[in-house]
Amino acid sequence: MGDLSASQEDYLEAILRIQQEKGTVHAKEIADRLQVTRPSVTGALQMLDGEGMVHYAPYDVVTLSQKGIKVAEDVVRRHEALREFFVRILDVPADEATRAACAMEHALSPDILKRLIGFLKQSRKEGA
Amino acid sequence: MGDLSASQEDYLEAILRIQQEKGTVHAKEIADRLQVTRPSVTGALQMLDGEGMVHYAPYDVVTLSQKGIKVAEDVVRRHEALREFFVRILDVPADEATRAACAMEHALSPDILKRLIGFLKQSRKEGA
DNA sequence: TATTTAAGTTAGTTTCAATTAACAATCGGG
DNA sequence: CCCGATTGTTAATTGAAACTAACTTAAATA
Repeated sequence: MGDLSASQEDYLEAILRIQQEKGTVHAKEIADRLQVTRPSVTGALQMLDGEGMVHYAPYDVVTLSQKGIKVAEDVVRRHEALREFFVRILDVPADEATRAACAMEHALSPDILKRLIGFLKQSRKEGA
Repeated sequence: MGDLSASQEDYLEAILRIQQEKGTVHAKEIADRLQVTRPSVTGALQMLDGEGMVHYAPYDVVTLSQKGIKVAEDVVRRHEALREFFVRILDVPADEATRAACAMEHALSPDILKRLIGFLKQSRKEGA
């Protein structure tokens, strides 16, 4: 019941984004986004269901639990903060910033996230 | 022959730092730093020797190869850049900054590192 | 020097997260 | 409604990286 792995976070984040973009979430779409095979998705969903993060039933559509939504939204927050830092402060091209944020988001601690968000807010005012 | 894993990078970084601090590198010291068991270190050293990253012989002292030094120094550069960002820009306490840098250093791409270093240099002048 | 302690290694196991191959269910067009 | 294509699942394997238990080598000291 400790922290989730980077892989698990990736699944939850993907599910949330698909949910938002398409309304319903199918395993195939998850597999495409994360560039894994369909069996990998099945396995991940079964495990995440066991952890109470998603509602999974064979052949059915996937939904996030309340717990899962919390975690997924937190991952997205980390992702967006990093991405904004890369684009606005470091002047990284958009698509590369997204990739970099994906790579680093799992390692960003709550405290550093908080401070990074503060820094970004400040720098927005300064128009730097 | 692709990129190294986070774990492999950790070993190389630890070896470099021990080298610098103590002169010679013993497996026990690596185990203590990385908080892994001695057998884990033996396994890692054998693998890194196979990759041409370290010079390993049973019961002998460990040294980095030229390749290994390159990689280890690169990891350290990433670590230090992140650490400086956390401490100076985000005002994170020193020890927490070190921990956070350890967690994120493996995911920092060459381009982002380059830009981060540029940003830090700039901000040093500005005395921000 | 003999013996005990510390360090290093080997062998076997575990966990995680992916894979492939093969099978099952669902769905959409004829 | 049926059939083929797509999607989903199961089972078995792989590989990385850790672990424990047991053994070996080396170092230290009495």
